[in-house]
Amino acid sequence: MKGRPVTFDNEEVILKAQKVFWEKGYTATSLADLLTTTGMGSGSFYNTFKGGKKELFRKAIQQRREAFTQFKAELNKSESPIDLIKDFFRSIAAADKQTHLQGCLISNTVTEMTFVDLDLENETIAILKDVEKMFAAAIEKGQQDGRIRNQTDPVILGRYLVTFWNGLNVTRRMYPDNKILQKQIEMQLDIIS
Amino acid sequence: MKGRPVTFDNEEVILKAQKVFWEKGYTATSLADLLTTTGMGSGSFYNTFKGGKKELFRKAIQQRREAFTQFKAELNKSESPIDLIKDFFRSIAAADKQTHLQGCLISNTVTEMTFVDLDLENETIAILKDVEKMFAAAIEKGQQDGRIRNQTDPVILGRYLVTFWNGLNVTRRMYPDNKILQKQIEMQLDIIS
DNA sequence: CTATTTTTGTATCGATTACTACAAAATAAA
DNA sequence: TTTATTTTGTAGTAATCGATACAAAAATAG
Repeated sequence: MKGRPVTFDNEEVILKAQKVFWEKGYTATSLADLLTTTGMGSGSFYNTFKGGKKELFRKAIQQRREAFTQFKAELNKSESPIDLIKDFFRSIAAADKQTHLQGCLISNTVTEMTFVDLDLENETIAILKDVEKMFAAAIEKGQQDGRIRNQTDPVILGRYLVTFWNGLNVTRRMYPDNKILQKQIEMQLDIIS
Repeated sequence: MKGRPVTFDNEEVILKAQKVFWEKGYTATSLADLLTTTGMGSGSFYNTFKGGKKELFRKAIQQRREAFTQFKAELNKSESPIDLIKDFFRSIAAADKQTHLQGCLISNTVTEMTFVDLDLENETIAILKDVEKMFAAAIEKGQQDGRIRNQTDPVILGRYLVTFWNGLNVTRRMYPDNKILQKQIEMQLDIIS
């Protein structure tokens, strides 16, 4: 192929952009922010992301979604997916302050984008519903093989876990304190047992 | 007192501004948005709110806080504050779609303002902690007079309710559906019984 | 009435917003 | 080496951002 070779690694750029979006949200992140953190000039930027800021944000969201897809693949291989999910929640109590304050990129975006951008709102809501489905499936399996005594409808318990997830990402900002979070997480996971 | 009389009712202006901020958040709300919805010219605007956009936002937050303070006063008069709190949660399942999508102004602001504005972040976190305290106090009372069997530390259960509250305000956007929300709310309130 | 004080509307400020135009740079193919 | 193709960096675009300057308007006080 002809032409000057690219100097920027696309995935790396998206990852750097993702971090800024994650911290400040879509609107509060300026193009200048993105250019400085990625190291790109606006020439390369718009050559790479023809859809501009919004396209890059979508790519960042999708990249984040892949992390979730990977986790889901692990669950499918697991004997006891609900335990992996519980471990995931428990691992939050081992994160650092920065991570606590960032919360969840997807939850943040749902909250930010209602009444602002319908596309992004729907896109992120769809991801959360996917997460919810995954939770519900793991719970149903746990109920069937006797690992979970609670026989409440797995759909309800799945929604309980997404609600917990979204709420926890605010609680983490109130208390970026691993001891407090640990107690809280244990108490709420006890429901699913 | 001398001078041209004011034509704008201050509390009314703040209420109108509050609605826009509630929908779109702080950053995405432009001064033009505020001027059109309040009907003010920028002259009156900066004459009334010398701190500009941020001062008005703070006033909107404080006005919202007063609604909470009023509720807290009712709780203090009540024989069974925990039942009032449960009623409050249950009443969410009777709200309209617009209300569901708006979520909670305070939770929204915590999420939006981390890494953007430390003042506003701290201010709104303080409010949530106040709400949490109120929950915990009501739970403790309920445990003492036998209305609540669950003897888990009221501090933990109070945090459980704020976490629920914050999570529910995302779930409402995923499912602005009163039947779904009702089931979810009942299930989560059952913990406190 | 006149003088004083405050609010209001308008016109506008510099700064920042997201985004483009375009030529120089850097490669591969002919 | 020449030509074609693509990326890169820089300069600059119009539009919008939040915020001001200021005079006309509208009241009260004397």
